[in-house]
Amino acid sequence: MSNAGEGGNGGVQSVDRALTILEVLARVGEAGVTDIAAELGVHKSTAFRLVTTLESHRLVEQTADRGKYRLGVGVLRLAGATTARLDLVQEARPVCRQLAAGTGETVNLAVLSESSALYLDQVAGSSALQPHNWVGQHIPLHATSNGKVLLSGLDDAALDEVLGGLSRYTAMTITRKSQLREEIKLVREQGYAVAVDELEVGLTAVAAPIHNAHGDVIASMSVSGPTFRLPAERVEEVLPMLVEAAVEVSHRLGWGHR
Amino acid sequence: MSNAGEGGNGGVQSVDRALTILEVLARVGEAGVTDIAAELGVHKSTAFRLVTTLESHRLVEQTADRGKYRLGVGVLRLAGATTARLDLVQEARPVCRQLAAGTGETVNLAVLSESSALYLDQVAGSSALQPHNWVGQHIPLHATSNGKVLLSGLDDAALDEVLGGLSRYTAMTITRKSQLREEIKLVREQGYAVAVDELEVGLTAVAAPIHNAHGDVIASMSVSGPTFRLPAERVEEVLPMLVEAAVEVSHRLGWGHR
DNA sequence: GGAACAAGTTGCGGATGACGCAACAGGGTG
DNA sequence: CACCCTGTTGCGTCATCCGCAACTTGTTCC
Repeated sequence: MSNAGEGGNGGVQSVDRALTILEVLARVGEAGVTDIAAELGVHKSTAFRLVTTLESHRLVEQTADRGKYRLGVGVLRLAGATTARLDLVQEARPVCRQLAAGTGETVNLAVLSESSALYLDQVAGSSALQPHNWVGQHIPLHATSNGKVLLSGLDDAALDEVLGGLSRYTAMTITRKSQLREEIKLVREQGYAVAVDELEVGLTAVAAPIHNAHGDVIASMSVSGPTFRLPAERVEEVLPMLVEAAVEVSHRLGWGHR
Repeated sequence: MSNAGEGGNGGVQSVDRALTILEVLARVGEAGVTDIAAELGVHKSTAFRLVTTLESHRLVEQTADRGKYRLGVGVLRLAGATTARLDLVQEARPVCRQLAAGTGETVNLAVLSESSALYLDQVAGSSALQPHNWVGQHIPLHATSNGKVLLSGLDDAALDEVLGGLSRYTAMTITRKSQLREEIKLVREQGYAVAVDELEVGLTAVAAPIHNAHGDVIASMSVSGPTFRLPAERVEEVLPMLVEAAVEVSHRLGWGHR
């Protein structure tokens, strides 16, 4: 036993610790051996050896000799291989690109991951206003169009499990569970979701579901931009293009082929 | 004995093995426990436990219950955190974007990694012809403009170490070491590199170095496109824009601020 | 239909390999 | 110069991980 106890880790202790180091670095950006050791609750030397092993695979690198550690390029190599293999990203990319060109706005692709939305890919619109790159970021589910679409793919039991406290971000954020359930029901019926100023004032986004061969909602595709460029009438124009694009990707993934 | 021997691994055996699994999966895309065990030269159960630990951190996922394993979304999460922290990508992105808009061709950002060029970022040009996404890929150093620029930042000793056999890709590929040294010398003098049909017939690229605060060449920025769109006279037009962009990024990274 | 096979998964005991300790090596700062 | 803070390394012990072998489950082939 011994290691079987603590919250949700796997089998091999040292590997688990090493991977936790990666997560810590992802969270804090940079950390020294001592900080890491404290975070893991192990001895400095232990942390050092783990970090060294990670370093030999280029997953972390030290900023200077005897310096702190941060995530390394090896992570990017792996990520390149991951997206190359994830048929979702593979199939969706050309469609996203075309949609971005057609609308002039930014297109994002997101999946459900650990009670939040994980952005897998992003294609910038033609506009000069370049938004933050969200790829790899966790985003709240209840305050984004992508999040609402992803939630709409869950059944009620799963919904309960995923929804914790609904944080307020703006005056428009939906914070009552009952209201959110209504909204999700609406999303299911319409086949798309809209979020205006709910995560950030001045940010508007619309999203539509992507289905796999079994019909499950496996991802969400969104078009987003500043609210002044996406007023209600513009949203009306964008929606059909978005929904069509999402359907196209779903088809490529085998949806509707019986 | 045992672990100290084999090529270039770090200290902690089980972690080293686990990370090797990630690399194997990056290479082959999908693999079962048995395949992985064979690749590492360990017992099935060992491989299984390592994979399970990786899975608990979402770095790998199984395609189906009792199915094969592949890289998971956790890798993308880490990658998101990595690029967010790598000030190179951060600083270079807007410049790349502007350069892509100005030239209409694809802009890439590459660094040296383990005897090859690693592409960190890519901004597509306006043209419909969308090239392959190279992000996260390894590219030979001697047959690309980016590679030549990166080589130009090394001293002779490091050059010797990095250069193995010079594979031929096309009739234009430089395969003699002496010729490559001449070329690299030229790149140093000119401050940029050109590669026409050297990696692939019909592919032209030009690249310029990005320096850090110490003046080292830490990355390379390139403009590339089909040779028919980038004949010699067009390359002449593009070059100043490229060099200026590379200098701009270098400045942002502290180069030339004393 | 069931037998043989091959995949992933799990319990167990033994020895190997990872851990904590403590000492070392540099760099700042007072 | 002494102190304190880093990251780094040798060593002995004991916990941990590994290999074995048995189990489970799904597929193939009579």
